[in-house]
Amino acid sequence: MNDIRPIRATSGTNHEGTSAHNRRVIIDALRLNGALSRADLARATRLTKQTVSNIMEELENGGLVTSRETVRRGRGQPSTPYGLVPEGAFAIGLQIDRHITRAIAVDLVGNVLIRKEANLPAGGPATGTPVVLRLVQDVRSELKQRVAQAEKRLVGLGAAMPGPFGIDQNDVDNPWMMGPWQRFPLLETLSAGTGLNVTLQNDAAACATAERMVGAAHGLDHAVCLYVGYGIGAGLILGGELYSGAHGNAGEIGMALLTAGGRLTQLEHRASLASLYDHLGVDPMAPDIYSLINDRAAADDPDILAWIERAAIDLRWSVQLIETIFDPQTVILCGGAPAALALRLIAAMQPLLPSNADRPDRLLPRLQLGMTDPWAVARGAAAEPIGHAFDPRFSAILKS
Amino acid sequence: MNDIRPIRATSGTNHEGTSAHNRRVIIDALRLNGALSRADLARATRLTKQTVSNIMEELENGGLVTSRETVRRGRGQPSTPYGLVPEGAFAIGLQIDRHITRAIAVDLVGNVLIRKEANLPAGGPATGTPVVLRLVQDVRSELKQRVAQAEKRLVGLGAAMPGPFGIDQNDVDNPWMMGPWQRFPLLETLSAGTGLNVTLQNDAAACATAERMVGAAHGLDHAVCLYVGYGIGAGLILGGELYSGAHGNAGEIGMALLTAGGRLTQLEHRASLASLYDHLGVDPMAPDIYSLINDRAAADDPDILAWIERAAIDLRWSVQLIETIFDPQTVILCGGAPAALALRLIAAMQPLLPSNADRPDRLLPRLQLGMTDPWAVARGAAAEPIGHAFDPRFSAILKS
DNA sequence: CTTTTAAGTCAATTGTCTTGACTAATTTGT
DNA sequence: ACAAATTAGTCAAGACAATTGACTTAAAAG
Repeated sequence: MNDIRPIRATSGTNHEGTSAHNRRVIIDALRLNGALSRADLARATRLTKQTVSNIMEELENGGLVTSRETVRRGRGQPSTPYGLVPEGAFAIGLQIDRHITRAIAVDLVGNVLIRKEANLPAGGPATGTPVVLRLVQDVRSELKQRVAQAEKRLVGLGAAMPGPFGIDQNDVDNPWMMGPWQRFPLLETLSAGTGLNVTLQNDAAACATAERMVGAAHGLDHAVCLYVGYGIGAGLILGGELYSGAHGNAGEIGMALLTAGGRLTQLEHRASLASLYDHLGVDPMAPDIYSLINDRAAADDPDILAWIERAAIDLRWSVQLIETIFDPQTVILCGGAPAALALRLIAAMQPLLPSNADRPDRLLPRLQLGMTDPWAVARGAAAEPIGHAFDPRFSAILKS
Repeated sequence: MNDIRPIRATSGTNHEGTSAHNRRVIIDALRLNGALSRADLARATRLTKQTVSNIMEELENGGLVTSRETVRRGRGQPSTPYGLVPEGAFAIGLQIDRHITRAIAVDLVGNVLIRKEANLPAGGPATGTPVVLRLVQDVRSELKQRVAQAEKRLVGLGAAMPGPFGIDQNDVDNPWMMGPWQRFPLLETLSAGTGLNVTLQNDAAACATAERMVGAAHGLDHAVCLYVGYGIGAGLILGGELYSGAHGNAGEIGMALLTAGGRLTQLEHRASLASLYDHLGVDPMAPDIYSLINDRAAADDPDILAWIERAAIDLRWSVQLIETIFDPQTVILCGGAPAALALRLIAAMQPLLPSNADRPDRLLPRLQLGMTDPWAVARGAAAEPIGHAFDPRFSAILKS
């Protein structure tokens, strides 16, 4: 008898894989470039005019694209651009944070149609899941009511929450963590409770997805989003795809150790909204905390400025680290930090530390401001199922 | 007139892309699993028996695989395994380091057939390239002489040298850098000088490629190789592929900053062979430096132990950082450090710092010893062209 | 008003994988 | 000993999706 070792191999592909890939490539090109003619698409994708024509006809019949007005571009027959139909697909995005949960509905091009939020009661998933499920259901009903076709074209539910996942933390009392939620089989629960395709990622990754779809990372293949929220994390866009690591915990930079005051500390303890709340002595549960911080930052409150000064030191270090390790095209500061605060943080971080990112051929700034929107995470979470349905990526080519 | 903006799009694919992908998938499966029967391959790749049979026939005619002895595995017709023919492809690997250059010839399964090295004269590329080209030519001639078919089946030349690339460094006197070489158009020069397909990567990346092909990262999709050589770097295997960043400088962890003795220093200045040579006051140019260090380490020389104690602190931090940021399946310590030294380093690094890698479901050790072979970088460099020719990856599917 | 250029279609062809029926070789069970 | 079951592998026809080359349409340039 021989050993029955498992055989490791990549999946092969076939006509369907080819076809699916080409369809995604076209949709992706339209999303990235706006409306394009068939001839443009043929050139850009290196497919033949005929192939593109066939695919476009199918997509048009399927209601995913429509023709726009013809444009004359010099000699030759005028071209007919085709653009994505926003109502071609919908997705629901869900953010679960420490004290609050938010759900939104978006369409194929990333428009936010519905936003709803609810406070999360203490007690973790046991008391929280009903709230979350009800919120999702509310968004879904309203979407159905608003757009007749929406339910049929709902491609999934994207959920985001702070990581890390799957780690045994004995942190019951650690306010920096969301242990009970992280240990809870959220994906399965949401999937069973809604019947939708559910994806789960951490909040920094979701934010990066949002930046890539409609923000500062649009069209970039190598970008890192430094997410400053209640915690701090990095959303990684590497080689054109979101990178999550072996267990979904890549980018948890908040747990990186730096020396401060002579001892090793987690970055998260120095540069995060949690540390700011702590510094200010305000209650993170306060309902209007976002605008409160924004106003105080806008008024250059000295307590806030002091925190910014200190946090900027560590964030400057983080940016240098990210540039050194990932070699991205740009670093984007984004997340749940209010705009006034984020702007001041970026200003205080200048000048950045020298790094490999100081290239003579730079096109983009080393550090940019991204979305500073409490809804950014939910938007990114919603983008995931749509991206998954339409992004051309390696895994999409393989045989099902 | 309309604007002529460039259109961004992924390339589409066609029948040839499909076919090329399936061929690569099969070769990759054989490389990963050893000899497999057609039926095994069909199951593993999810292709049909017929498709696999057709491809195998072609590969056999092309001299890339041969049948082995039939094996009986219980009921049914015995299966005929097919294995890769080592002589199916060859590649040359080239390492350019501070004081030395090494070239090797490898075959399809990674056997090293020829090794040659030469001292690099001072003076950078101007005096160095002739030496390098002659070395490559020597290896190539000997390979041709040794294996008749080799020249026809030579898939390329993989070169590796310390990074970073494309950075303007005013470091003429900085012994940690190889500025002149890094600014030199090495790829073009080698390509013109040999007529081969040339790839260039940094030494840590090459080492990671070697580990993936024939070492501790074999079969892993998420692994980081901590390369301790004259400098220190990280070779990143992310999502099954080597990750190089936007400009080929990803993983240059040696430039990460840490606080030591109250001020920020580059990791490279504390944990690298350069720092060891400095600590010991030995000349890095000494021809037998490798065995010298190995012997002193093996004899537990107190000076070396002192350096190990100090370097282990920073390396422990690096491993925690890598685990936090990349979430890999394992971290591999590899590179030009002699075995006796590497083993003691790993021992001194225990216990590792707590991190997200402390998972209840771990299968692999957090930190492993990889290749400690002065030839590892050249091996990895040589693996690149072969991998490029036969690895199934996204880019390989797209239309040429 | 003819020529050139470009967009886009039509119909036939090609390349590659799939399907279903088949042969071959072995073990298991009676 | 022999039939049934099981697995490896082949054959030939078919299906699918992209390609090819000739064609139509529509505009600008000379």
